[in-house]
Amino acid sequence: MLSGDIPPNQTIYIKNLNEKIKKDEYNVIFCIGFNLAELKRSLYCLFSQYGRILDVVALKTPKLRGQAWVCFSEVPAASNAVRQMQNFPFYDKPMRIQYAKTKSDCIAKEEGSYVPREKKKKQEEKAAERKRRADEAQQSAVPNGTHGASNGGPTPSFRQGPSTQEAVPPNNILFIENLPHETTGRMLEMLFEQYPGFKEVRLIEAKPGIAFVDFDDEVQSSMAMQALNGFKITPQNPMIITFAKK
DNA sequence: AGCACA
Repeated sequence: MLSGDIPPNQTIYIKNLNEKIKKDEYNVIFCIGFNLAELKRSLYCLFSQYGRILDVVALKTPKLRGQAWVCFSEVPAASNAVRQMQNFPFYDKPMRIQYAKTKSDCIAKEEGSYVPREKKKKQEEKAAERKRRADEAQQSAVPNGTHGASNGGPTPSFRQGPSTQEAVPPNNILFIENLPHETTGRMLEMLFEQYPGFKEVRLIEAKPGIAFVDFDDEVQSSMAMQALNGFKITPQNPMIITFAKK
């Protein structure tokens, strides 16, 4: 499977994130590289379509930059995110997504099993782990190359049991909900046309409160989604933006 | 490539 042999986890581990973004290449909302908070916000927006997010962790230390953890309240949400967003071009670099190797503190806290760690202990654990792995590697000379012949391609879509929500893969078309019924096409145009790749807004006459917005491609649509998700046309109407179903 | 929780 794509995530190697790491067992499912509520938290996904993302690497290959773009570490250097020139600020003026993107809308101000998307400035990362210098602003960790913005990176976290973008990841939060991008992944919240898969489920409730408890925390997003990203650090800028030399060892940890370019990586992030997104903690979901449910494992199936994480599974969908790992599958659907695998290699998604985020700031021009394909995200590499796996399950996190360990339980996030925020999850442990929710479960009540959180114990504050000591720095020393952590180092020891790491050393021990490394040694264990080295031993394993020596003992089990892997039989032959063809093990799990999966790379890149879409995984055979096994449905994830009682997943609370459908996983919607990226799409150049956005689906907008929770609009005030007074919303006009022009209003939505003014909001969305500021983002590159914008094509058109389609209001559904028969169903007030929803709309579709077309972009040239899914990268551009996702940028607009990140920026405008939750945007309030009225205080009671935070826009809910998801990728349209194909 | 790199698995943390300031």
